[in-house]
Amino acid sequence: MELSARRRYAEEAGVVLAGMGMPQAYGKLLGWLLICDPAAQSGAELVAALGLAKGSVSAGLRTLEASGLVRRVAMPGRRGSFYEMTPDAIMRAAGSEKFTQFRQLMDRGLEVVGGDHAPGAERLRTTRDFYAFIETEMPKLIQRFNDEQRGRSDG
Amino acid sequence: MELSARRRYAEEAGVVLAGMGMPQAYGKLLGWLLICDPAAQSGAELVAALGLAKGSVSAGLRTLEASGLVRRVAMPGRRGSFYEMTPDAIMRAAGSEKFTQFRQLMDRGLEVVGGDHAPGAERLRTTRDFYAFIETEMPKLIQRFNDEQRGRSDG
DNA sequence: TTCAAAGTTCAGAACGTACTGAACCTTCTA
DNA sequence: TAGAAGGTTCAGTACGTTCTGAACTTTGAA
Repeated sequence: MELSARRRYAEEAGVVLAGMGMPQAYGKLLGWLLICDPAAQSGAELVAALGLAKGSVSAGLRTLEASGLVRRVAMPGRRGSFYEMTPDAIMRAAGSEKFTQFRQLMDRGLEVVGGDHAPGAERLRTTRDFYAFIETEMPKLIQRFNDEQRGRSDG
Repeated sequence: MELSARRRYAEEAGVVLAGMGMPQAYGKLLGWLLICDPAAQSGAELVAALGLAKGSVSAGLRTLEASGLVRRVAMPGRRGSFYEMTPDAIMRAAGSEKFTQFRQLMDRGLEVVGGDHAPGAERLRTTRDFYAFIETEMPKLIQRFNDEQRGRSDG
């Protein structure tokens, strides 16, 4: 079986994303949706393109949709839903959820040791401060990126 | 068996970190090293504190050391190595490796579709540009954090 | 209202990987 | 230089998770 370059790319994306803790099948879906033509694909098309079971595609799309990376779109005159990457998919992926989770873990740790000023709390405090910093700065960074993009296309 | 609050915290960190794709045992080690007293612990102490096998602790410390999150320190008058969190552990954890990996994946995708200006390349291009942006901005952000910290302790 | 296509659910198989524990090597002290 | 503590390696097990595939429900066109 000969795989097209695009299909091979989807496989590659699956491997990379799997290495980051995401199920490989979801990585393949994402990779394919990044590169496929047309941009919006039906479930059946995804099944055919990626050689995955219907169940896997269904579960994968649900998850990706829930996390805001993929959205459903309707195609007039055609049955069922179509799926495409959301325009802001990447920014969600870089989103600050993990930073928040870390910051909360550090806050919990500070409770355990007895507050910000307890002996030995420096490690936790610096870490907490850092993640809190990133947590607030990342959205600004994303804003700045959007502004620069807009400026580029307008000017 | 009654677990101390600190020990329970290490378990909690294990769960959280495992949820992000890191082996639970390594998360426990990190959690413990964030909160333990004294800050530097011997391998045997870690085995005892966390109820892990020697082999797991050895492998975990190697990995954490390799990624710069933990470092070995010598304790005068005591055998073997001791391990503690590096002061800049968190910044390494927030490091741009994943952003770089993503950016490279997008560059590969652009090759597949035929370059930045090929039809349908917008998705890949925007994504690539975004990660490239974060890739360069994150180090600056870390720098700014460090400056603010320094200013706080100096002033 | 009927029928086919689309989509969901779920049990089990298949797979990979973390963790253990025992054997082994290394290093340091006495 | 002997012996003990520290540290590493590795094969096997145990565990969890992904993925499949079949049965089922839902949707929408004619």
